[in-house]
Amino acid sequence: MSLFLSTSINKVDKKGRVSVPSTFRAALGDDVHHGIVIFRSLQVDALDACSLKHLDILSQSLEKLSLTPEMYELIETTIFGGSVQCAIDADGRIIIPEHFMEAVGIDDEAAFVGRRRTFQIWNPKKFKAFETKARDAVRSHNISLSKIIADASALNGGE
Amino acid sequence: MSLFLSTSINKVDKKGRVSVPSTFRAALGDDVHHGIVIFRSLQVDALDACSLKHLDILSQSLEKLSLTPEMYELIETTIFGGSVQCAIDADGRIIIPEHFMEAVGIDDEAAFVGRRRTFQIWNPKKFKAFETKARDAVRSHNISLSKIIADASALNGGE
DNA sequence: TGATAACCCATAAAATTCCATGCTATACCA
DNA sequence: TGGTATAGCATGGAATTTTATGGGTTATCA
Repeated sequence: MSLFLSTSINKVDKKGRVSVPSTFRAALGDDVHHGIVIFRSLQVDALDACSLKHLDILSQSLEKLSLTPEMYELIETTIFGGSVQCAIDADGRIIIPEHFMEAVGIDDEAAFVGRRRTFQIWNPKKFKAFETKARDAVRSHNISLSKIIADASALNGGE
Repeated sequence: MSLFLSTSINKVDKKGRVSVPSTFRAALGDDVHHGIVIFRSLQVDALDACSLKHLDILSQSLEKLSLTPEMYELIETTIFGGSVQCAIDADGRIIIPEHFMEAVGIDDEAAFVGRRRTFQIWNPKKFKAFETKARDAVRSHNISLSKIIADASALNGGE
């Protein structure tokens, strides 16, 4: 079971190269050879990324939603039209296209944030601010993790 | 199934290594090979930990809760972005990332506290204080374990 | 031909593996 | 029963490997 977990901050060198965290590369498995797909997040000021295979799964599940043709068109253009496939070199690095870097304000450092099947790439400072806010919001909604876990256990017959 | 029970305090060496109590490793069963997942508790000043499999169950149950997309987004970031997968080495040890140690104030000793399907990792002194306070709170509410057990039995038709 | 991307190599830091030691609880035996 | 071997565990340190990151060199393609 390989998921993208945890957050790590890596440097972007003069040539625009960044190391993809080794744990993420491991999670990709054989898919590393096909590189990763990057597109702008629709929700937050960051980039979304996943394996090529996962993008395929995403598009399939999109088809199952009953979206209006206009909405579908919109998503197609935004996500698939705006996505780029990035090769991962022998040293585990990618080059994020210039316009993406600018769009989300990444310069000399990039934060890789795991989100299970996908991950995000942030400007570390922006992410930190977002994380702090997110943490407070989750806490203030009194969503207790242990409660969720208890529910999870119940769903699985208490096993 | 095997649960995480009881508390034990182990030393953190110079390299940041700590032994996971053998009883906890036993409770993990085959899941030891995937290591454990650690994240900051949303409630207390400690770390939460569970098996990778349990995190998967957790994420499934998250999907089933009727959360707003925004809240879902926040939780995903907080939990999955804020968690790390820690490998358990051949000697039964893990390395807790530096920033986690700092965040909850663990230095040379760590208390492993069983919480059935998950466990927590505390600074031993902080845990002791917390435990004392919790105990007092429970007592002041006049809650007794035997009463809880009696109530539970009644719910199950005296079985 | 000039910029960009792909490839190759070097290095320091960090993580992982391997081995040694002392301690404790348990099993075994006279 | 008392003493001794044994196995498992926590812990320390050394050796080895992996990773991130920098730099140079060669293809590639407008």
